[in-house]
Amino acid sequence: MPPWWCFGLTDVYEKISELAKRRGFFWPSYEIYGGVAGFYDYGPYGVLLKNRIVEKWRDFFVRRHQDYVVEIESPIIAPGIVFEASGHAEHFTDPVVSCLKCGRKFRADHLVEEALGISVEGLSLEELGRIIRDNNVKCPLDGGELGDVRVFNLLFRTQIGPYEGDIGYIRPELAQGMFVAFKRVLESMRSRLPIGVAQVGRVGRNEISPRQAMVRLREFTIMEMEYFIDPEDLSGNCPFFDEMAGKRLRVQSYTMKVKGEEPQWLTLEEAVESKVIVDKCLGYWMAIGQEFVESLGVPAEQMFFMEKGPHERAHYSAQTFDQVVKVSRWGLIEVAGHSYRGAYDMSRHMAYSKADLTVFKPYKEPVLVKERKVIVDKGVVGRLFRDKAGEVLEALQAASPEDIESYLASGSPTIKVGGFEVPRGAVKIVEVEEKAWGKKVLPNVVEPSFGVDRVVYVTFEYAYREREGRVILAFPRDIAPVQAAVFPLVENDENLIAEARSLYKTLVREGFQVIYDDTGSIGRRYARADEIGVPAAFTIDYQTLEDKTVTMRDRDTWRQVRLPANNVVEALRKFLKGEPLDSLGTPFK
RNA sequence: GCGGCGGUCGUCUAGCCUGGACUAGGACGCCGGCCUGCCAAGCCGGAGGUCCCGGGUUCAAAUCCCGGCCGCCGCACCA
Repeated sequence: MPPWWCFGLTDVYEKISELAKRRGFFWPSYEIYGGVAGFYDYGPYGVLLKNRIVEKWRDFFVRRHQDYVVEIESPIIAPGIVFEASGHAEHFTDPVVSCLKCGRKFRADHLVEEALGISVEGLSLEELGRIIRDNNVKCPLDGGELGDVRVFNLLFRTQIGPYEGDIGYIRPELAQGMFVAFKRVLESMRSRLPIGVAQVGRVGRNEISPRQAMVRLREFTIMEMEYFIDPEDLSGNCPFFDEMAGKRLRVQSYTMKVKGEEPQWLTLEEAVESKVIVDKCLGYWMAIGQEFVESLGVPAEQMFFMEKGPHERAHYSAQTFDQVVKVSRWGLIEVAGHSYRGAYDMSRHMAYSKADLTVFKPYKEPVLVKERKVIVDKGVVGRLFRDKAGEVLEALQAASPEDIESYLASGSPTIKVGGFEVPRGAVKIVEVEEKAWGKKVLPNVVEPSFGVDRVVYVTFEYAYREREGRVILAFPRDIAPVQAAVFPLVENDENLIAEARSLYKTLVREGFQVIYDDTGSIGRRYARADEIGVPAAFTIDYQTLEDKTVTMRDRDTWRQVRLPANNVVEALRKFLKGEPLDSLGTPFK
């Protein structure tokens, strides 16, 4: 007979959502008001799990690379200009029309351009709508009537302060926070490249129709790093590359995808050498990304890196890989995006903010640079042009030394520049020799970006086990939301209870997350603990009262050892780091 | 946003087609008590339900009709 919780549940996904709700991991938000699609709550154990996963990500991406990678935190709301600079405002306001017959949505501008062969750049929604009506543009698939042209915007919009003109947006990604703060971070970290700037935080995307539970949300958490590198020193940018060079990755390039080929196993080194991955750093962080997800209990064979094609990539990206994991319900889901963003964002923010976001790169030896300079006799220009003198000087500075030199060479009495005629005697060209100590470069950016909620979901699904009609969440020990359970063998013996409470308190004081439970039979309590994935259970029995030893049970094997109560703290610490149960005590039963 | 299917204690469900005896039943879980010397044992007692929401039809609606919300699947969308 199947266990009770199997009745009516058709697949793993349903069992998982039922378990997640029942035991307090996660569930849809605002349930008592009927729910709102695209929002999820984390419950007590869900928060613990999520926090441990985030902490592990920090360990892999930040702590282990602390001489190069730092973490910051920036606001969720940004003024409009930030997303104008980033290109998001533009890309998020596509004009869209729906077919009234089949309901399919189309980019209104693309449709008109295709159907009528005219450019519609810069036209308003009303104008686009009129063109569609006047020219009788129909649905390209079934010829159906088209509705009104509407703006389609995935940015959550709000206003900052009381004035309607001050538009703010909820960030749809974390990256802009790092770009905008780059100058400060760089300065506080001694102005050297490479530097990684990481962040964990909430973002919002106003999805059209979110579905797939926690896999597609309107508000979610991202763990992301922008790794800023010197565009001219590609080999020196990844000082830790060699440590991972032999790491085997499963990669499917876009050409392979188009041909329908399976992803192939490559070492990191091979992938970079063969240019399947265009950049060393991009590849390095992909390898770290794979190790990270493996450490959450997802086998390497169940994931791969899928390159996105030119038209599938975001507007900022030169190469992007989706790190995808196989799940029961939806096939492959993207847990991370690994993008080579080049200097796109940095140059945009430089243009919009007028701030200098370049990094000064010192040479090993100063270099002698010969340069031709335009020298202007400002006294002559000033007397001649009076109040226009400023404009004239500006125009002369803007002109290239070569242009001016050609005027001088032509023998012309004046130099025409910016609508002015400057006498040749006021200008001369000199060649100067200067020592250059370095140069300014605009950093390129490599970005590994993880969706926390998807990672949590994947971790949860891969931890799900059934054994003898019972459910076990076999989380890797170091991310288990609750680390240990303490039980008295029976629930009606005060001596056992006192001993158990005392051990429980010791573990809590030592910083562990522990549950104490003295209701029901011991078997029922083990089962309850297994169901929330507690890796170790300590039981106080009658022998404890005689010799101060306790039993320690392993969630995954259900085997037990006996060890002195004094050693429990140390044993638990070792166990959570991965030491086998047998090394921690003597076999029991 | 379009189409299909669905929504009943914490969870999984029975009931819906064929409206009335449904004061919405069960199982598991939960709480209290008894029992229990290691894997969801047993006994006794208890709490727990806006039958997704709103409107309509009817003497009478969990049940029929309409609209909405939410979920799943397919299409579209996912910079």
